[in-house]
Order: sequence, then structure tokens, then C-alpha cells
Amino acid sequence: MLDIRLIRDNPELVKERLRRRGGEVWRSIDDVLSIDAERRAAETEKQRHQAERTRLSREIGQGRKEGRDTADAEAHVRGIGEEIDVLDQRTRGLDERQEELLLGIPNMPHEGCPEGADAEANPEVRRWGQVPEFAFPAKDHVTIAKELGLVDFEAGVRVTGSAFVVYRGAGAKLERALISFLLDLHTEQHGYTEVLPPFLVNADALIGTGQLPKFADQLYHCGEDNLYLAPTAEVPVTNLHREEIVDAATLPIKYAAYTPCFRREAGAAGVGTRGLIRMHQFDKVELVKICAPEDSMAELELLTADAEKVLQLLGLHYRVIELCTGDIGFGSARTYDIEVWAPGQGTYLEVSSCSNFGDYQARRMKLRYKDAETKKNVHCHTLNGSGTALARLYVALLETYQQADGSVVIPEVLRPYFGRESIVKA
RNA sequence: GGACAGAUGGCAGAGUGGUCUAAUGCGCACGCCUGGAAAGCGUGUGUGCGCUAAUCCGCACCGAGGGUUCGAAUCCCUCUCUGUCCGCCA
Repeated sequence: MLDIRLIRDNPELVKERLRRRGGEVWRSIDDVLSIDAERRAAETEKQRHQAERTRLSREIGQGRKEGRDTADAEAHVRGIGEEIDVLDQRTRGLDERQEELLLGIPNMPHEGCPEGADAEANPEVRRWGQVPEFAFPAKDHVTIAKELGLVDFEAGVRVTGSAFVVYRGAGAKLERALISFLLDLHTEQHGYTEVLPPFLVNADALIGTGQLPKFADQLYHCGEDNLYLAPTAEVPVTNLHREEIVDAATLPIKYAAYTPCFRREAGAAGVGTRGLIRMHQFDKVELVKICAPEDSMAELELLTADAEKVLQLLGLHYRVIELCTGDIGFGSARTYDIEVWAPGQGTYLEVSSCSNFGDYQARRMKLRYKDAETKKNVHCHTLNGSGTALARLYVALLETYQQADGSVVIPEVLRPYFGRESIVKA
């Protein structure tokens, strides 16, 4: 959520930044301003009446004690009470309207965010490694996984539906090995604290990180209990400190969490959906940071480096791109995507999206810390990034390490977790 | 799922219709005292919104929402959460 004070004090700056995203969202700033002015006028009026009521009510109490007749005064105050009710309805309505508008306005892209209309304009920041060459026709992961019996696509459909899969045998163990490897790397080498949060979250948590109210159609909802399946660990983990004033000395707070992620992917059918690439349920190890505002840009670089380390250790070729103003996510101020090379696809696949949300999420979830110098409560900055998503990593791994004989070699760093050096046909 | 009890400031805890502008204690900060410290003494110490150049000041908040009343932390209703016991259960 954007700071209403910033909107009030510098509406042109806010509009200009929002305009860079493309579309028409920036126009709603004028609506916010007019409602804000109306709201404050009504609020001031209401408070004036309330102060008057309190004063007169005290006089009535005093008068009764002294045995005076207070009937006239009571009738008068009752009238004030009725006016307060009317004003209260009004301010409440305006409050809600303003909140609703603000929740629907995306974050302002950071001033350093590259300008661009869509994904085509995202600049490449760097590359690591080489596109692997094969002396034989490279297969795609679906073929490899089926031949080695690692993933049962049909069973997933039978048990649940399309875009759900069942991992089997060595295939299941490989997934588990990857999760353990990722968590150990980030907790032991990068200083993150491991958390294992609930996979179901409430609406307040989703509003806090920005999935609600705008993206309800992308979420699985359990109506009976009004809970949602988390689309990413970002939601339960960032909300760990919702409505808290955290101790400044604990910043930056760094969490790593494994969770499955559940996404309806409404409207995405048929687009890059082959095999494991786009599923309704996939595993992910997520990195979340909560820090002081002045540190968030540096923390974003570190977070991205932490995620990149995964691909470096696994020996997978990747590139980092930065999302331009037209492609950046709803709540993000600045985002790097890490894309791993998938030889069987002949393309890069997004395995991590590392974002600095500034104070956008923190304001939505009332997450603050007390500034040591000013003694003021300041909204923290929040960041998150995948470290990394598992399914596409799995794709890149099978496709990169496939051998001419149909086997798949397991990278060195995974062997302690997987227990073997390769996967061969049974 | 059922029964009973409870939810008040950073913490403990009083308050059951009218200076509650929330007692008291602990903690914390600052000051006095001291050679220095402890103790003691004094002062201060929540969140949000409104007003304002800012301070002041004002309004709201005693788990959440609604109601009764001239006036609600206090009375009534609904809900949530916590504790204890029972039931069910990996």
C-alpha cells in the first residue's frame, strides 16, 4: 500500500512513477486525493462533536450528583449523539472506500527500475556458465522422467487433475534431496533461519503481502473455513511479524522456508504448460528478508546472489534479468528474475524472482520497527526471492545432466542427499 | 465437537456505569545522589487518526464486532482466541 501522506504531499511524483507501469492505474490517485480530503473533513467534524458530547456528559453527571434537573441537557446531548452516528457512518464509508482504492494500487517502481512496456524490454543483467552441448540428441525432461520412472503424470491427473503430478521412487527422492540441499545451503552458508509455516493462510495474511483483494482468482479457497492454500511461502513467512513493532536490533530478519505452492493459474492454460513447467502445485524454498529501509537495495543484491549460488553449485547455466516497469509485479519496487537454461526446452526457465517491496507490504501488514534516533515507528522493508523453485530446477537438472545411455548424473553437491551418483533405468 | 473459566499498557495486575485523563508493582529511559556503583529519590515511558510549519491540543483504542445509555474497560448480544476438563484423532 502506498503512503497516503506521500500521495497527499507529492501526488505528481506518485502518478509519474505509476504511469511507468503502463495502463491507467495512475488515474486513481486523483480519486484517492478527493476521498482523502472528504474523509479528513468529516473526521474533524466528527471529533468536534465527540469532544462536545464528552464535555456535556460530564456536566450531566456532575449535575445529577448535585441534584439538578438534567433532562434538557440529556435531550440536547442525545441530539449530538445522533449527529455523531451520521458522521460516523460517513467517515466509516469514506475510510473503507479509501482503503479499497489504496489496496488496489500497485507499488511504485523504484527510480532505478528500467523503463519498458513488457517482458520484451527486460534487460539482461548477467550470465553464468555455458549453454551445455550434447553429442547426442538431447531429450526433454518429460521423456527422461518417464523413461526413468521418476514422475507419473497420468497418476497426478487420476488422483487430482491436470497439472498435478506424482513423483515416484528415485524421482521422489531427488525432489526431497533438493529440498534438503537448498535449506541447508541457505541456513548454514547464508545465515537464514529455517521456518516451516502452515500451508493454509487466512485472508489478512494475503492482504498483507498483496495477493488479496486483487488476485483472488489465482488462489485455491477453502470456503468452509475461509482459508486459502498459500501460493508461495512468501505469504505465511512475511506475515510472521504482521502488526508487530520489531526490535530494530534484530534486523535484518532472514528466513528460509520450504513449502508446496498452490496456484490456480487461471487463464494460463496451454502456455508453457508441458511437463513440470507450470503446475497447480509445486515445491519451493523461499527466502524472506525484513530489514531497515536504507538497507533494502543492498539486501536485494545479496538475496539474489544467495539464490544464484544454488545454480552455481548445481552447475546449471543461468542468466539474471531485471524486470522493467511494465513487467514488474504488483507489490514490487524492483525485481531480478533468475532463469535457468533447460536444454530439452531450448529456453531459459524462471526459477527465482527476487524482489524488494520497499515498505509496500509492511504498510499493508503494519510491520514496523522503532527508529533508534528519531524514536518514531518506521515501516520495515520486505524482500523475498525463490531460493529456488523446485519443479523447474528439476527440469533443468534432468535435461542438463542427461547422458547418451539414458541415465542422469547427479551433481556432486546433491550426492550426500541423494545417496547415489546417477539415476539409471531400472 | 461439548462444558467451564478467562482476554486490561513491554510484563504482572487492580478497576463491574460518571475527574478512568486506567491504580499499583516490575521493566525501560533520563536526571539527582555517589570517588564509582547499588540502593534511594524525582521525571518520563503505548498505538492509530485528526489539527498544525512544528510543538501543543483533540478524537479513538481495555481481544473483535454490534447494542443499551446523556455517558461504557465496566451492562447486554454475537464472534475470535487462550486455559482446563471431556469426546474424537495422526
